[in-house]
Amino acid sequence: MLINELAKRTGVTVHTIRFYERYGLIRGQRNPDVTSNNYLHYDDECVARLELILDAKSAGFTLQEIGEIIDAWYKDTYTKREKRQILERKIQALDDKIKELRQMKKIIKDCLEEIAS
Amino acid sequence: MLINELAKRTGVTVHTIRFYERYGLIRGQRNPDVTSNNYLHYDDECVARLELILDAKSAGFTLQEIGEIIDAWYKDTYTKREKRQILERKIQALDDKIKELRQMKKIIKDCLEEIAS
DNA sequence: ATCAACCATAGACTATACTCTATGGTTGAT
DNA sequence: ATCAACCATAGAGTATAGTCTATGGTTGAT
Repeated sequence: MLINELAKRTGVTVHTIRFYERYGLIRGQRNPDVTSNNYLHYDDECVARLELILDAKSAGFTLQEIGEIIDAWYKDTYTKREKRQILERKIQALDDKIKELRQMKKIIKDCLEEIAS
Repeated sequence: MLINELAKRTGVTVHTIRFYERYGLIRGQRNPDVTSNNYLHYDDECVARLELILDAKSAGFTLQEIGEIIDAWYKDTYTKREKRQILERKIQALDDKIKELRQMKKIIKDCLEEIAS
């Protein structure tokens, strides 16, 4: 598919997809048989990557961190051991963040109780 | 206390405190009896506000959102009802975020399982 | 052939949240 | 009196993550 279809499928704008591509999070392929244009083609893996990026961003990861997750996911130069280590660290980061969110929730709840009294 | 002590007590730099003050999140007071300088003085409420800002930032709130929380907390022009409403919305936002974090955790866990197999 | 709708690159612009520099005045210990 | 260590404002600079504009080429339906 071309970039416009990828954008429509994922809800990410064409501009932002290009930005992610420059950043190294996804990569389109040129068809070497076609010389009349230099259009980039995207496959289902690109869709999956963009969906992962969206989820990871919602979870508060930076693009840098998302890049690390994507590398652990797709990059074959990592050993299984290395991949596991990277991803387990990300899970730890998520657990820490959940803890912080719960703490903040408690702070606000305490304030609510103070208001009620 | 002066800004330097506030910085030391909270771990927030003098520069960042001034930035937050310009942003409207905290406010120092000038002593009208002293005319030789224009030093700003900060009290314990400022310490509490900065600690709240740190916690809220860790939870992923923007400064804009933190301003809303602080207003609900300290601003007396809001009714109890209004304060409650604002803070309950923030708790809802935290719950939503926790859900997103758990979802991301599941995604990474699934990936880890795939690697293991 | 033409024209809307697409494709590409390059680079300028924006918002958020700092972070730092420049400049100049004040305080307090020696 | 002097000098390090503070205080203030103003404004420039940085990093992250987009977002938009300019420019020019391609495709496909009419």
